[in-house]
Amino acid sequence: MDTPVKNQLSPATPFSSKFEDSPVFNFISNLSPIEPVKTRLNDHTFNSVNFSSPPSLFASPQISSFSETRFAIRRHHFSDPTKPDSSRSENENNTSEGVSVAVQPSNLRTEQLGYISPGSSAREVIDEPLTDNLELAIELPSSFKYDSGSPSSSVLPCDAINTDSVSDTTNTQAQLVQSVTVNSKERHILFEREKYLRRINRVEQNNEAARHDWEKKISDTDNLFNFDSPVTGEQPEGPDPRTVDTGSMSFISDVLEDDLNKFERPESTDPVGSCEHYVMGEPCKESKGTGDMKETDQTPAVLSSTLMDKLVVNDSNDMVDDKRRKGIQSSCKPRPQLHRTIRRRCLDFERAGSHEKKSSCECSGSSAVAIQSNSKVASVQNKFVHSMGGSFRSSSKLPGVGLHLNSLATPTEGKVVDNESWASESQRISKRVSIRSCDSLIPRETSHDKFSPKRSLERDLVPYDNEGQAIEEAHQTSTYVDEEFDSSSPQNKRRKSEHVVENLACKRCNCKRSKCLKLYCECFAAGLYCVGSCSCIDCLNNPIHENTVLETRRQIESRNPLAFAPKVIKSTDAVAEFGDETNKTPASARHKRGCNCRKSSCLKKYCECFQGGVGCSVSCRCIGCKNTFGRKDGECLSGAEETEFKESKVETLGEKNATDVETVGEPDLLKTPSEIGRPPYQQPVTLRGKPSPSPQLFNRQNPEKSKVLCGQLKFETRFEVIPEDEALEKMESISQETSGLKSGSPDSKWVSPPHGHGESGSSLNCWRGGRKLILRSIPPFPNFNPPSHH
DNA sequence: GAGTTTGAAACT
DNA sequence: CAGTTTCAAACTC
Repeated sequence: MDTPVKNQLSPATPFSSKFEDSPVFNFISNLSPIEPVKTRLNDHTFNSVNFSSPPSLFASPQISSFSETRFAIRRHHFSDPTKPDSSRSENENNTSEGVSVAVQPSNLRTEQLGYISPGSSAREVIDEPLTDNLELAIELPSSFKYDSGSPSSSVLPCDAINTDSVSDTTNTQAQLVQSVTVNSKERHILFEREKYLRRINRVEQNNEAARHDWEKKISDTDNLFNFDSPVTGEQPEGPDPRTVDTGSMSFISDVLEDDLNKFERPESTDPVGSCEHYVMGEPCKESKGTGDMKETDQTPAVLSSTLMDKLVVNDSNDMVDDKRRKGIQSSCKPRPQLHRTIRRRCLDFERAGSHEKKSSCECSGSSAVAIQSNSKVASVQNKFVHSMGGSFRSSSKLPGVGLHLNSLATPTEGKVVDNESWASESQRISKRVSIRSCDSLIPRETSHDKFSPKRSLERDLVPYDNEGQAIEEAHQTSTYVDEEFDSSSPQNKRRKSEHVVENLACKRCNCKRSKCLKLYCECFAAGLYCVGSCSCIDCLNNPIHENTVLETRRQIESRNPLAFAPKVIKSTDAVAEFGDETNKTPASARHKRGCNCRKSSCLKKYCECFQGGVGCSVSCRCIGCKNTFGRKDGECLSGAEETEFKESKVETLGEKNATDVETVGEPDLLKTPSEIGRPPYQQPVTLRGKPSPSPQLFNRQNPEKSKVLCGQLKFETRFEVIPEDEALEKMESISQETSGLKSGSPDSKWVSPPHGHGESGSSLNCWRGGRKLILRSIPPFPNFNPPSHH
């Protein structure tokens, strides 16, 4: 799984063969930067690769941060191949962004090739096409054989060719025109040139400054590749790749520096400024020692930025936000190199942002946040990694299992994150990802295992039944944001997913006294690092204080293993195991612990159930519940309240459903607990806002509430929701891990029924049984599929 | 933007 | 476990 292409492609594969068919020559002949984009269609090779790995939701903590970091980097590279998709899609969709489009592909390629590709970036547009072609190198390790084991080397030759002699290119063109057989000669020529470049590069190695700097990076990179990276095979095939790479890198770095010097002078203007939001957290990481990742990431950014400078006119430069510098940034002292790096990143980000969508992202924030995900979350990881490298690039994409990213969502913008939308949609995610996305979530792969944001994320990831659902949900989540778009078109779906990502990325806190190390802090609670956009004070929830964060998380989880678990649990089961009505009770989604509202009537976002877009349940201890997503059973309403509740439902549902609501939905609601027998969960609303396909399985009011939810999902944010079975699994594992803490743990609120009265014997037993039993007592909620509507 | 309200989280 | 305090988001003006 981890070694997708490596094994598939024989190192012995003739270099020539690769390029024979490759569009490289075509590219050279055409010298058109745009052309490569077309060829890019082949880039999907990695898309099919399944990166998912067993999710140890509550696995033991302490995975080495370094390894994760590297892993992240690896992912970054690895995921890159998918970028072409997005870029391509962007091209398809966003013709207006022509220039940026041209540039982006190169970036993507660069990333794919790994870090080396910076050289390509230095080369400007012309190189990109080559890079694209070389992109095949990823798929074709053989190419690296000639590259001396370094992707960069592959890039270099291209540069050399383009740079050194245009005439050669012309000749190549002619040859291509003549016949295919000539290709071998050309390849040979290329190879020779490549060698030549290497020599030059080695000479360049004498440049200590550049060399030293890049060497570190390279060494890190090498380590990364060696470390379990699928890409590994691609690289080291060649002799002493490192040496060569180093030289290449130094050479490239020099070139880049020159270019940057030329173009970055006006840094005070846009590029830099715009970058800042993205860069925010990065410096910190470096200072902190997570430099591996940072530096590695930066490379692509560098390339992209360089290209940006040259080719792209920055259009989104007004994003400078001082707040972003807050916290992490403040502590970081940008070194020249670093600064440059940052700038590059910014540029890269800007590029992504600008051409992806000039989102006027309010997100003042920047970056650095971190969620860490594990293997299972591979796709997410990739995305995150990408974001690290330069923002949430829509480019990042991994096919795959749709996952549900719970904790990432912002309360205000949609709690539910559809990972699948990320995975499948992310491929299509386009430029619309606003800079805002960088605000927050950027998954850092650094490590914290169990307590790490990564884990949180991982935990929160839940597979979706199908992409369509995911998309739909994603759409629902972001509908209010995205209403301008027509949901029908693919492009729009893409945009939807973008919004989802956006939403995910936008957690911000405003903590003043908790130092963002308590669950009060939304960022922390979501397993994220605070970012520059946060308004927190004395924030310790950042990579710099990683240890503190981890320790705190550990403590919190020791008290409450589910503290960082999704707050809303969704049931994916379509059929109830048991025949009793209790089990039939719809519980498509519910708050894991229930709310305790007293004054808000569960009609405001103070109520976590309401905020999460789910109805209240037996778990809730709320008073006067009027949750329009579904009141908890047994909630007695006064006449006025009843009327009010009906009205609210009617309003939500609209006129067409009003009648049904009153006639069908109300009866149970009006019953007292004793009358109803207090079904465990009554949450009638499905996450997807779809009515139950089979009325029998549901409470009478369910369908209506589902409709209500449908209506409200567009406007209300939801908590992360995960399939019930998934949640059950998690909880079971937790329970096992933390056996003995049941009574005393904060979970007790969740575990034990808040209301002792009216519990049925079966449910009571369930409650006594602990989490596992409790969950079982929750009747699985039918899986709402679109067809049900039809 | 400041102040208030609210309920979760944390503490005792 | 219950009561209280702390806290920050949500809300109101």
